[in-house]
Amino acid sequence: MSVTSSTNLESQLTTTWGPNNSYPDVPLVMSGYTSRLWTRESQPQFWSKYQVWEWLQQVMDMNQIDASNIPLQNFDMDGHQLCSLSYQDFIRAAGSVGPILFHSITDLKWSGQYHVDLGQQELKPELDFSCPFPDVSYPPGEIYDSLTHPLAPVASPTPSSPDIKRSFSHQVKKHNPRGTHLWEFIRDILLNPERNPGLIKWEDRTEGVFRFLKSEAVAQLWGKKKNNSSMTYEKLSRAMRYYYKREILERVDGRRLVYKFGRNARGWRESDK
DNA sequence: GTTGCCTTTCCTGTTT
DNA sequence: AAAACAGGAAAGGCAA
Repeated sequence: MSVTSSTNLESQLTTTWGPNNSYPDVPLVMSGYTSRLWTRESQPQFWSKYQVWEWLQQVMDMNQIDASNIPLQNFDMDGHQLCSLSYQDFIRAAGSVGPILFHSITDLKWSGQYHVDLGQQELKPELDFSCPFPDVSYPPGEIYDSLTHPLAPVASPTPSSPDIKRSFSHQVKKHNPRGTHLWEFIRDILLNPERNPGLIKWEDRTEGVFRFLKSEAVAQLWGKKKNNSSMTYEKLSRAMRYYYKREILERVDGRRLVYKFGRNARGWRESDK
């Protein structure tokens, strides 16, 4: 496997995305929604702390629970530790959200195993989608690719049920129709400062104000995610401006490259309180 | 095949 | 002067 192209951006990213992203053989190759190829680590038992964190964000997001409702620090652990928690442990760690989390992780453990069998050989994108939690297992260096993916999509309040799991190859991926939305992509870069090589930074964390530091670099990453090599900040920003109307973003007047999350943007708030 | 959502692309004009 | 910002308009891609 090799890096398909070697733009400045890519070399920058592969080197600056953080010391713990040593996936030299996993360049930023991803084609649109088929980027969720990383099933080899689809089993939560093997998740890193970061992946655990990501899973948390998604479950909260999916269930429309404000992340500040639970002490995320209680989940400062890797997948192995997470999987060893009992139902009661989840209750202790997350209160009323505990059961939801427990349920989710139970499903994932289950389907992770299942998936391994499926995926012995080379996994094709189609197969990846069969993973109920496809994006969770991407390599750490690719946070911008998948932070927000579709957690197991559900219409019901409690997303992960054994039923869903069993028929995951069909249902589960349906929800987040087109994968991560732009604002989620932006949010997820912001939420991962350790892996965000100076692309975007918070201006006011509690108010949700942030600023693009490398607008074109972000645009390129977005384009990469969408398999669109001609993405530019100009075009990306047009999409951002459409968010004003939907109140996913609020205008910040007079400050270039500065945006603010609006009432309809979820999952960006600081979790601890 | 149609529809709706979410961009993407292009463009003209304005502001910083 | 260059880079951003503002939006309108239309097209594209995708899933339901």
